Amino acid sequence: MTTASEHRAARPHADPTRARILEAALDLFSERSFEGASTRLIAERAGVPQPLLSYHFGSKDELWKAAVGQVFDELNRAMGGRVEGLRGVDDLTVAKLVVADFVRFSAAHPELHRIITQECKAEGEHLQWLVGHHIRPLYDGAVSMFEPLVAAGLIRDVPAVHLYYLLTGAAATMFVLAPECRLLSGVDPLDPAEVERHVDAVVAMLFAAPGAP
Amino acid sequence: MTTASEHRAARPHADPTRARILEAALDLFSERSFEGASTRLIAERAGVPQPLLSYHFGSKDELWKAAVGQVFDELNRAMGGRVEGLRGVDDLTVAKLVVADFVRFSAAHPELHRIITQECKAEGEHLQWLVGHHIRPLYDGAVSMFEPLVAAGLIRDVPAVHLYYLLTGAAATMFVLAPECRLLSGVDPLDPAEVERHVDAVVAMLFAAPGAP
DNA sequence: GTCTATAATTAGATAGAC
DNA sequence: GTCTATCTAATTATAGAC
Repeated sequence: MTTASEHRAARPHADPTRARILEAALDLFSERSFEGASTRLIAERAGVPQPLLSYHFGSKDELWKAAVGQVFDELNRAMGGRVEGLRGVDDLTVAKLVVADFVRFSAAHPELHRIITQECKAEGEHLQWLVGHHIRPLYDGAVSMFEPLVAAGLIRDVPAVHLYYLLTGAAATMFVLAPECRLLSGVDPLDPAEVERHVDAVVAMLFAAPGAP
Repeated sequence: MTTASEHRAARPHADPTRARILEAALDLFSERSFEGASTRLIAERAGVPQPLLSYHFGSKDELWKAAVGQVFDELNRAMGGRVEGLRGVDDLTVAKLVVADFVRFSAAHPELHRIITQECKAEGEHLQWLVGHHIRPLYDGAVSMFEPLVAAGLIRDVPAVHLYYLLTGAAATMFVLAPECRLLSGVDPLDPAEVERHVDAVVAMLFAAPGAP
């Protein structure tokens, strides 16, 4: 996705109208789910007439894929950049920094996990498409990050699948449910200080040495 | 809710037709979200004509509240029963057993967290109603379970809000996203052996001693 | 590329027979 | 209590002027 020198459709930001529609679509799809976000509402928030969405994206489904693709592209850019800058560093330190960045990304872009939890809890085309196009490589990357650490006895002996869902759940839930969190506790989880507290908590829990009780 | 000797509306299981509708409604609301689950589809799955939902519950919104109330009632029954049977046991052991039971409940009833993540990620009437009627007491209970343990230095010094979302996210995400998990890893998270692996992982991570790296 | 007007479908809710 | 038939409103998508 978005490999720089492709044809126009893959570079949405070239057209400011397309970009405004995509931003509005991502906001509404993530907050209200696919069915809950009407194309009329998306068009209204983007400040364009509703038929313009069909013109630019063909259908509501294609608009959804384009909007979703955008967040995953951002995630890949953020995480890819981090790993690049860490050649030669030991595996455990790399993993801790990657996890910390993932928590920060989840706070900055809760739409990512909001969309995943909407579309991956039931079988269907959206699940197939998300896993095939975006989630699979992320999962494989996470597994190949965790497995050497477990093999070396550096973290607890927990199967990689469980570590993956422990990490994604623990990292993202507080930010996904930010409105609930504010109502329940008065704490705004998106406050930078709270984000860093959550980073510390997730890293400490995930990377406790095997010996701990 | 459902305090035994109330009038009929509070005891849905008395009427088998009502119960079948509620079961179908909970399944579909949790899988497809409020807007995504049409009353026609719910009626079809329950094997009744669509106008019967209006007759029994008045509106789609009231049906949603009745269906959601049912899962929370089950959770309260399950967790309440556990705490009752543990009088005199030390706080840390009680907390570990409660958390373990919560993970098991999340596996048996992923609908609970599916509905919470759908309705609590944006402000609105459903969020207000869920927090006011069902989530608030659970949150308060969790906080008053964690705070003495932190004060006594038995678990890491992490604010209770963060512990709450660490717990709920880590406990439930694998089961909420069970279809994704099967597709990604081939592992069925609802397999009893996998559930127990997840119980062990969550308890170990949450209750690591403060000294651990 | 952008807009107005509208077609075709589907939603939740109601009327009234049984 | 249960069902058939139907109303009104809202949905996505399209036609065609500018």
